[in-house]
Amino acid sequence: MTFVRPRTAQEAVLSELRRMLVTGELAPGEPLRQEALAETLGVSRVPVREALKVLEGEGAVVHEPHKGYVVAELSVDDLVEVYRLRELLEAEAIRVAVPRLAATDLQALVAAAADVDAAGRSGDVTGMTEANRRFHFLLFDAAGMPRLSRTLRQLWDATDVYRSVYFSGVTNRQRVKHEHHDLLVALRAGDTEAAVRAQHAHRDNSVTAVTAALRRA
Amino acid sequence: MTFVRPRTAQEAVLSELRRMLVTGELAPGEPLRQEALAETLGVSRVPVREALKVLEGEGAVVHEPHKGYVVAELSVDDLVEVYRLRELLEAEAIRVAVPRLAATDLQALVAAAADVDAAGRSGDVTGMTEANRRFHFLLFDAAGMPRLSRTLRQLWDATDVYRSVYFSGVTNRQRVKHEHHDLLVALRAGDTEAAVRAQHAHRDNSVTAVTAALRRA
DNA sequence: CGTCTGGATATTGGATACAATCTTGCCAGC
DNA sequence: GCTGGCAAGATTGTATCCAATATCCAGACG
Repeated sequence: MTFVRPRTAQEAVLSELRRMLVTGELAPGEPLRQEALAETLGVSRVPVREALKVLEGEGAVVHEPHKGYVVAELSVDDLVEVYRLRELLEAEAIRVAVPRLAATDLQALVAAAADVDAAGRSGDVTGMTEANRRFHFLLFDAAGMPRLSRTLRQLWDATDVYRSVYFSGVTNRQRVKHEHHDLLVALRAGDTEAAVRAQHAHRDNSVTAVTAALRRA
Repeated sequence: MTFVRPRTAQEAVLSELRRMLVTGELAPGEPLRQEALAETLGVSRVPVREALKVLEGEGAVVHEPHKGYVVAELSVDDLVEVYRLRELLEAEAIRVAVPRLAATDLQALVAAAADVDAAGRSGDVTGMTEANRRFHFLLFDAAGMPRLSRTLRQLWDATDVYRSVYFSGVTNRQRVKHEHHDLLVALRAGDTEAAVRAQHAHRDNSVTAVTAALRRA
């Protein structure tokens, strides 16, 4: 049982706010009233504020003194920028990670990819984004570069809101499955550059789909 | 006069804490007692805690629930990693920025480089690190990629503590002057790749010196 | 003699109360 | 009718107070 209740209220608030952001329960541009959030979550304003400070640091919300916090709005330019930075940093992570991949890492990757599929088949969008993230960061973390992982997490966080949109489409789900498979094949073969290319293609399809969704909105 | 008093106490606390971290007044590994900081700065613990949350997000301090905040300790591995990420991201920033540089940008860059020299001659280490940072980010910001600038700032923040060490050496100060000059020449000529190379050499010398200092400590 | 348990103390986490700032809408003056 | 300012309400920012948790040390027990 790895079922640890958060040791502090701020941690609980933080993960709940993250969930609400990812699911769109809190929509971009929406002002965040501290008192209301506190009451909803059954805590006082203090832990809410500290959680919001963390989210501000991640760029998920923006803060104006004496005016309050607002859910960040991502422009198309922002999105393109985030994906360009991901391109640079993920290539580095994969190049370092692939030669270091152990058999257990590969097993974990295969399992995570299977989880993505399973969640996809049952239409569980949240579970799918979670498993997808786990899959990719298993690979990135294998590079053994904590600062890089951390930076990549920030970039992923910034676009998490739109990732769920992506996964809700059936054709996208099919494509993701194949792309993960391609990546796994490259990893198993120890072919670093093929892995980099696979990740690039995967990300490219994602940015195209999400950009389209964003323009419609 | 761009001398704006912070609109909130947390902002004041944050910048003061940053200063204390950069100057080494708060040394790596040192525990940060909230009550003591609050009293020193003449505020209550609440704004101190929110400022610490921001610094935690930047990796400047680490936090353990119910144990408190501690000034982050940077290992040699960390340092190497930070510089590798800077290499990737700064190259991107420069490649995008150089073709977009306006005459006014160049003027500002020249002025900032002069500020670095001036501070160096008067032995003002703090002023030198400040001007140096201004110089480099004038260039990076010119890329018009806010997310990239933001990420680079985080990476610079992480090693700020050690940058002062670097600037306190006379030979390093001389070298920095020449390297800034080289970079400016490349920028004026609009030679993007030369600028990337100059920045690379500049950063390389810095990491070597700081790593040496870190190993001694 | 070492280890574990229980309680005293210090420090952090959270709740409540108060102050400062912003927003909204109304009214006077032009 | 429009503009500017003023007052009331709402919301955030800060201080203070209380609760929860960790640390440390003394003493009991094996």
